[in-house]
Amino acid sequence: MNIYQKITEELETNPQADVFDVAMRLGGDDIKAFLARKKAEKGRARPPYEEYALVKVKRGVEALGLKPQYPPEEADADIAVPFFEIAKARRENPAGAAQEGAKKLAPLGKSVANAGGYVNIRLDIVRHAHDVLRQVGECGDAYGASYDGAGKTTVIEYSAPNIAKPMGVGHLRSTIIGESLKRIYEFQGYTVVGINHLGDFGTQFGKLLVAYFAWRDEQKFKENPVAEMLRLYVKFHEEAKNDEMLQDKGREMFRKLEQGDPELVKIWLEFCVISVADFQKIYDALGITIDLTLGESFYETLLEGAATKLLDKKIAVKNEDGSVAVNFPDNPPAGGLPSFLLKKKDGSSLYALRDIAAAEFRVKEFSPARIIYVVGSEQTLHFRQVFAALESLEYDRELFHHDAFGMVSLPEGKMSTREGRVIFLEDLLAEAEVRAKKIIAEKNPELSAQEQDERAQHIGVSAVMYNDLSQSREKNITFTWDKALSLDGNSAPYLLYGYARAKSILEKAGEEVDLKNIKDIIIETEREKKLVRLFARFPEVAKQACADDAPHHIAVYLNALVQEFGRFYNEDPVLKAEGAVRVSRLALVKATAQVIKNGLHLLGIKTLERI
RNA sequence: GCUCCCGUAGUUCAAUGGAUAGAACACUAGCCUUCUAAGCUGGAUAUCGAGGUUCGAUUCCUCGCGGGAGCACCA
Repeated sequence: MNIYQKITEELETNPQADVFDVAMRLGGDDIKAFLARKKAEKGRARPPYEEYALVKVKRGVEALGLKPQYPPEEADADIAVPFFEIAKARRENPAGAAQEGAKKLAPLGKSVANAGGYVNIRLDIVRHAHDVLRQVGECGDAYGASYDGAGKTTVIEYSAPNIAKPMGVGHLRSTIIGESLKRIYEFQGYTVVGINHLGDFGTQFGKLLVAYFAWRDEQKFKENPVAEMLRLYVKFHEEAKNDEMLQDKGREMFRKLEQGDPELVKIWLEFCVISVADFQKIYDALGITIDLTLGESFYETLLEGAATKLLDKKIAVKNEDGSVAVNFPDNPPAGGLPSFLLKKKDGSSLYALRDIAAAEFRVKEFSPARIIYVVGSEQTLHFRQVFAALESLEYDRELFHHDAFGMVSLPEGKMSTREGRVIFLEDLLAEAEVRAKKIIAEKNPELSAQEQDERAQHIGVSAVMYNDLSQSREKNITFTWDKALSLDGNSAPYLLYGYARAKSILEKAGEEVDLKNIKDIIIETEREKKLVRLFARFPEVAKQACADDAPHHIAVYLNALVQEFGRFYNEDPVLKAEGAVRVSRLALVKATAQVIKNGLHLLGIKTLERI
């Protein structure tokens, strides 16, 4: 049962209660239950980051006051150390400095060669393979994870679709980037609170209510409420073009809703119940589990206090017309920011005030080390203003991060629900499934129709998610079907295929390899060596993805890993090999599967045993 | 007008200030009696322009040019 249903139920048994008090109490119960659940969760066994094989070597380099980096493939080495800066300071040539540095670095690797101003450290590949495979075996699903964030909490606000509108592909970005970030932070040991900041409040609901009373079709509303709400939303904005009074009516309607008018509250809650159930279908399809659904309306009871505090501290001022604004000084840090409104002249709230109250609430409730807002880049100014206001309230500015992402537009222009120029997520996922199914029917005709459908659904959804997560956040995306639904090349199916291929080999091997305990490892070929090096880098990639809030680091890494694995299984036969070579190769296959699984998990994508 | 983001092969994307700027798509020539051909191998093409900082710039700074977004009672 979602929170709006619970509120509705409570109001039915107790009509005198204030809806926002009820919401705060029930939401608070959800938070308590969530925190209790978190506390009871057992942490998976994972090594401290410092104990990963490759990290140890890097730390050894750093201990000498040097900066390790990765060498290019041609160098055939594990760690590179540049000596240009040192050479400059000492006024010697880089090659000479490197020559000298190589002596100091020698104990770290089996061989230390230098190339110009670099020293390349090459580890004993067999020992290295032993270490890495053992760690993959010991840690399993936690390989690559760390305890770096232990004891720290990160709040991530994401998804945040708007009630009464179908979810569009714009919200898809927030949803899957947010979900991935949540997993990436958890992987580093953080306690993560994922919040769905539903767009369930504000003037738009006044407008929708006006449209609802004026033009609703009771029959259609019963049959397909989501479609009918959308029609009313569009209708309102069409009518408003010719009727200026309509906007004012909408504002007035919202003012009454915010004051808790029981009749309006009842209808509004119905909208929320319907929409949330609709969103849930998409979350289920995407495999997304947001911890808490706390919409904008949840913070209503806190707005007066927040506004009063801002006024008392002279951060905000009340204008002559009754509206309340925050003005920034000309000098830094907030210097030059345009002022913004907290309240309209009729006294009703605006979203900036709700965001400020929400931030204060989250700080108080979760004591986070960081609050991340996964919201489109068009709201950058809004967040700069909100964060600046919070800083004036003496919150640490470093607490707040807006992880902006680029807009999704269509070839014919910006998406607009009002103009009917929009791709709905439901349609996107349906089309993805159709396209995946077509390929499955070709490749796996032996599967039953049901199995084909299940796989198509999973592959389609994964492809859509991966397409988004594999590029950096900030760039705008022009939506085209072919691009969004790419099923080959650098795509989810490619990675899923690699995983399934690995599992298939393991299954046919007929023997279990224990990664923790392989006596005799043989690493001879180029591909084998590269796989070991790739496994070793995964923990750092995961850490970097967290440091940069950048899921695409994981995607880029996985693509490279699966490419290398593809070369490997084409060139180096596993099952036909014998003795120690066979065991070693099986171990590499097993480790590959594990690392792909762990990486895909961070992207929110589940592996398939077969594809 | 002001502010922010983005400009990399024909296209879509990568590249903690480091070594010959990497992938994928498309195009093209090969590889299935050998572990799943949604695969593998080979082949051409790119840093918007001008300065600056640096041993070294796709990356940092300045100025242009081009594209996108935002700038008070929507969110």
